This record gives sequence, C-alpha cells and structure tokens, in this order.
Amino acid sequence: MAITIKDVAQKAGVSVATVSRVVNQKDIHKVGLKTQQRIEKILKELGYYPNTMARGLKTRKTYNIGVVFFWYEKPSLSDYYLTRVLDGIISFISEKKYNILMNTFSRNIQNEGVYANFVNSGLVDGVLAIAPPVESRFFQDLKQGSLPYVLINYQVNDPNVCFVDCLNTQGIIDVVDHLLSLGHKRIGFIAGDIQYSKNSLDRFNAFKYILKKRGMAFHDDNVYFGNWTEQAGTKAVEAFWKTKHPPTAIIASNDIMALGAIKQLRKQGLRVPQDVAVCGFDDISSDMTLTTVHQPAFDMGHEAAKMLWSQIEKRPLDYTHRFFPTKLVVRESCGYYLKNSQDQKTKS
Amino acid sequence: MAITIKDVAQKAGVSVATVSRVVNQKDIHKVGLKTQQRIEKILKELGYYPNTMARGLKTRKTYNIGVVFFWYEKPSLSDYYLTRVLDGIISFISEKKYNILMNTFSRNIQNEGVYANFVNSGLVDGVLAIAPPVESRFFQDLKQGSLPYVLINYQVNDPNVCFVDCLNTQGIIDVVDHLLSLGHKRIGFIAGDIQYSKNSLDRFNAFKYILKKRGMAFHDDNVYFGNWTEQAGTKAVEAFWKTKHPPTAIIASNDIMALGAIKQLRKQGLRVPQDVAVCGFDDISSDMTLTTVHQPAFDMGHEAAKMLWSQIEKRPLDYTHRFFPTKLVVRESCGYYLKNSQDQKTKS
DNA sequence: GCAACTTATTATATAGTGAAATTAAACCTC
DNA sequence: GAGGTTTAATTTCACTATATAATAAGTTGC
Repeated sequence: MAITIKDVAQKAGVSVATVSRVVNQKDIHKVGLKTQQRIEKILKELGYYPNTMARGLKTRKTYNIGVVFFWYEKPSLSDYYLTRVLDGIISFISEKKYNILMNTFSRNIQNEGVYANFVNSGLVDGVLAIAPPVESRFFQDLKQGSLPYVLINYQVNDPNVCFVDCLNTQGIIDVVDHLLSLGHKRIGFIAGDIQYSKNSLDRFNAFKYILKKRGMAFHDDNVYFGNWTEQAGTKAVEAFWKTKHPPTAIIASNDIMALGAIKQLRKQGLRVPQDVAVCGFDDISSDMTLTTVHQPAFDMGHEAAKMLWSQIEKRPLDYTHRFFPTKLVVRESCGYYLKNSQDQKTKS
Repeated sequence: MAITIKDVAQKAGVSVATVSRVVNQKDIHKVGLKTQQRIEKILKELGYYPNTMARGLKTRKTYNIGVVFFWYEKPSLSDYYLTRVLDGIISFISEKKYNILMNTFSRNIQNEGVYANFVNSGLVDGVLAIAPPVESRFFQDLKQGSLPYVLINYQVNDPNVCFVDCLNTQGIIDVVDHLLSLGHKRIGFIAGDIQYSKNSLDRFNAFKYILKKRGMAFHDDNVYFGNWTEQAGTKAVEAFWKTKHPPTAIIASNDIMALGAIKQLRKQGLRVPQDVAVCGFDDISSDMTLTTVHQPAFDMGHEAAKMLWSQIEKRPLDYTHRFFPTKLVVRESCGYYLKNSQDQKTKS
C-alpha cells in the first residue's frame, strides 16, 4: 500500500490538514516553522506522493488535458501533419506541467456515449480536438458538456467557441494560381472525404471558387473524392486517366494522396513533373520533391494549447479564433512551364 | 454541477448502491428487473456519467496507461521512429479501452521527484517507457514503485523486468558487412549519445565488435559522438574531413544523423553514394533513398503495450523479454561497388 | 391451518478511498 | 480575556464494496 497523508500525519504527530498545507504550500502561514520542517523531513523519509484521484475528486482539477484525434482505417500518427500538431501541443502543455491524455476515435463509427463519457468523466480539465468529424456526435457532446475545449482545423460560426485553423482557401488559391501561371488549363483535384472532414470541404470549395473566378471551367470527372490515404491517390489517377481528358496537373488535398498519385503516375509511365504536375497540401516533409501548401501545424498546436490553457486557468483570452496563413512551397513536382498540354518543355 | 450517482438514486427512489450495480453491471442479479429498467431509463434521462476520480479512488483502477518518452533539446515526436512506436501502442491500447497518458521528460535534466510523482500518484495503471536514459533516476523510481511497467528499446538483465528491444547488434553487423562487401576499408561511425542512450551504446559496441571480428582496424578519429540530431550528422562529417583519412562510408546510429551527414557531404562537394556511402538506422522512411536498418517500431510498441496490459490485468505473460529482428534495407545511398578507395566505379 | 423456520431474492445502510476545505478548538502573548 | 497564531476535528467530494436488513415465497412442525 502506498503512503497516504494519514501516515505522514500520524508519524509527525499532527493532523492531516497540517500536512496538506505543507504539501501544497497553501495557507502555509497557518503552520509553524518547526512543524513545517519536521513534516517536510518526514515527507521525504516516507516518500509520500499525493494521490491524484483523491485530490482530483476534491479539487475538481486534474492537470490533464485531453487530446483527441480521429482515424479512418486504424489509429495512426505517422502519416500525418498530426505529429507536428502534437509537438506544438506538447511543447506548450508540458511546460505548464499538464499531462496529455490521448484518445482516439473512429471517424466513421459514432460510438454513442463514449465521447460523452470522455468529456464528462472529470478525467480532464479541457479538450483539444484535432480535425473532428463534421456534424459528429462528439462535437455535440463537447458543446453540451461544461469542459473548456478548442478545435483544431475546424471552424465554427459561434464566436464563443475557440478554434484554430489555417487559411485553407488562400492555400488552394495560391497553388491553383501557381499551376495556372505555369500554363495548365486542366487541373485535377483529389479531395479528402467531404462528408466528415471540414478541411476537405473547405479546400474543395476553394478550388471550385478560384477556378470560376479565374474564368476556368470546372470538370466533374477531374475530381476524385478520397479518404486521405495513399491508396486514394493511386485510385484517383486511375480514375482520371480513364476519362477522355486527363488533367495536366493534379492538386491533392493532402500530401499523402499526392504521393500516392505520383506513384501511380510513374507506374503508368508518366513523368512527374514533365508530363503531369502534382501538388499536395500540409508539407509533411517526408518527400523533399513535392510542391505543397505548408500548414504551420506546430504553431497551430501550440496556439490551441495556449487557448485551452487560458480557458482552464481563467486567464484573459485575446481571441477565440485564430487563423494561420499557409505558404506555397514550390519544389520539383510541378516545376515546369507548360506551353500547351501536348508539347511540354522545361524551363531553363 | 454534474449529475452524480446520488441524483440518480434520489430520482429513482433507490439507494446509490443499486444504481452503482446497474451502472457497472456488477452483481446485477441482486437488482430486480423492473428496478433495473427504471434506473437505466433515468440514467439516460439525466445524462449521468460516473466520475472517474471518485471511481478510481475507490477501485484503484484508472484505465490510463502512462507513456513516457525523453527529449534532448525540446520534446518532439516528429524526428523519430517514435511515432511508429506510438502507433503500435495506440493500436493495442485503444482496443482495450485504455487511455494513454503521455508524459515527456528531458534526457539531461534529472527532475528529482517528478518521475516518482508520476509513478506513484495513482494516475496510471502502468507505464511504458520509450528508450529511457541509462542509469536514470526515472528508472530507479519505476523500480521502486509498485506499478507494472515495460521498457522499450532498453535491455535489462533482471528476468522479472519486462522489455522489448530490437537486435541492435545484428543490425549493425548487417550494415557493416554490406559495406565491406562493397569494398569499403574505412568506415566512419556516428554514434548517438553513449552517455544516456542504451541503444546508442549497443550499436557502437556492435560496430567495434564486428570490425575486430572481420579483421578490420578501428580508428578513433572515424568515430563521432552526436546526440541524434541532424546537426550532429553535419558536425560529424566536418570532423571526419578534417582528419588525414576520411572514411569512404559512414554509418549513422539513426536516420536523422545520416540525413544530416548527407546534407553536409553534398555541401562539401562530395557525391553520395559515388564518393561516400551513407547508411542510417531506424528506417524512418522520410527519405526513400537512404540505406538503413529497419526497426519494426510499430510491432515493438504493440508488443510492449500487450505485455503491460497482461501485467495490469494479471493475465499470464508468455515472456518478459522480446527481441525483434532488424532488416537491412538497401537503397541508393550506398549502392555502389568500390574497387579501391581512390578509384570508384559504379556497378552496372 | 398457522406460526416458525428456511431460503433466495432484492434493497439499504454503512464503511471506506485520500485529500482538501471548513469549522472548531487549543495555545500563546500581552 | 482579547487577539492572534497554530493545530485538530469534521465534513465533503463521488463512488464502490460489504454487510445487513427487508421482503417474499415456500416448507415444515405441531
């Protein structure tokens, strides 16, 4: 059995209240100096560590923050900008002496009650939700609960709800404009899943918007709806090249799908970027040749954590929303100027 | 204020014990069917969720497992095989309905008391430690505590201590033999920090061992002791090329340092692999051209989690140690045959 | 046939669980 | 004895476990 505050009190010949004061250095002026020192000595001798459960029960404070992310086929951090978001969160939160309680839910299966339990069980002081599914039960439970929370990569119209996001629309505009400036007339788009992902929807809408604004036609058969995986990228290329007019450039809603697309293009004997230009989104930096839209994931995680912390500790909040600019990173995968779609030349 | 079991009991006109039985489905035969149904209805109506703190206090069970990793300059998941280890852990643990409580400590600073607090606070049912520092205070606290724990990437002689590791020695032997077979006579070695990392030490010792066994000379000035970072890789190359006899091949103790080395080599006008062959360790797959030793990080994480879970749930444990084989992955960064160190040709 | 006694079922009351807050009390000092 | 300092006792937090009580139905003895 572990040492309790009672044991310490008994050995010191004082009450538990006195020990508690010394341990927490709270109302310490109510404890005499010599008793204080005696208790401190015994604390070390016995190796006492307060029980978090008991303390949490009384104080309603756990120093845990819940971090939730969602998966498609299986939970995974690897294939994702997710890791950098987490790094940002960790860097802020660990400095503030909080723990991170990680939890992950399926994006498709709506486990009734599981979310609510997580939110209402008193295990965490607040929640950071990374790219939660649209219209999800999870989101409802979060709203109904009394816990502070911050959404990452999700925008809400409610001015009271805290979130951080990147400027998806501008990111897509940049990459489309870049491709147009290279002379591309027909751009394929690989979307993430529109149904569950807010980011995906935003990026897709931005794509349609900017095409129209630039006076370009939008072709249904040059769009593929994937699920963020590499396989989705390969499938998209297969689909595009079954149509009469395959694109000369492809924008994928994330880097993973872009890499999948490149793989499939090469398999079909097409060169990147000579035959087809490919761009991604996220900048996961696992491939140093991919043109992509950089998302400042670390900063977003850091800022979200800060927002949550401010709420938990009841500090003044400068803003409830925060948008981060993206940055177009031009690399080799679309670095060529296109005279026309038949005859392609390299730019010196 | 959140709904408590008392509220439910009051509304249902029964005692709290009865409600507890229904909530946990424990000793449920002691509750009449109609009372059961009535309570279940009220449970939903009021939206009751048990308080984890109160429950944990009584039952001594939290359904949290602590995952600890260590950093050098700042906490980070990105630059590492760490992410895959975590994926393995998550994949097992989330299926078992446990939460992951992540905590990270500095490798250099020994924060007295902090580890012990983490181990003894009753917040977690067990601990997974990823590559803990050698001879660390953390390790002592873990041993002294009564929590079950499993070490990842750390071997201990004690048959009662659970750990998983990869076969570092064989990995290094494979890569050395590969380089020797390509004709290299002078191999540089970039070690991780020997002082704090068990893996690093094992790999370095393996390197010395196999050189001797193959009848090759070991040169002190062809060894550099880094700290796993990219910068360490660049520094190593700088150091090697200041000596009289720079190596024709370099083995780095992890991929990050190998990539740093390649960067610096190119900066100095040397070609990889034509002029210098470079190999890494881990297979972080952020660069598809690097020859490296693959470490089955996912499986290791998965297995470690399973071991821990078995201990926590008092299931029979098949073994306390588990070693995973590595696999040499030959890619471009060392793909050439060397006739002699002056005159190099490519193999067709 | 009725009280008394079983036996099984169902519900309640009570005692922890460790720590913190609140209230009460003891102890000085002047 | 007032006033301040220091310590103690008690209650609270939400929940679970254990022991005990109540209830009901059936069985037996006389």
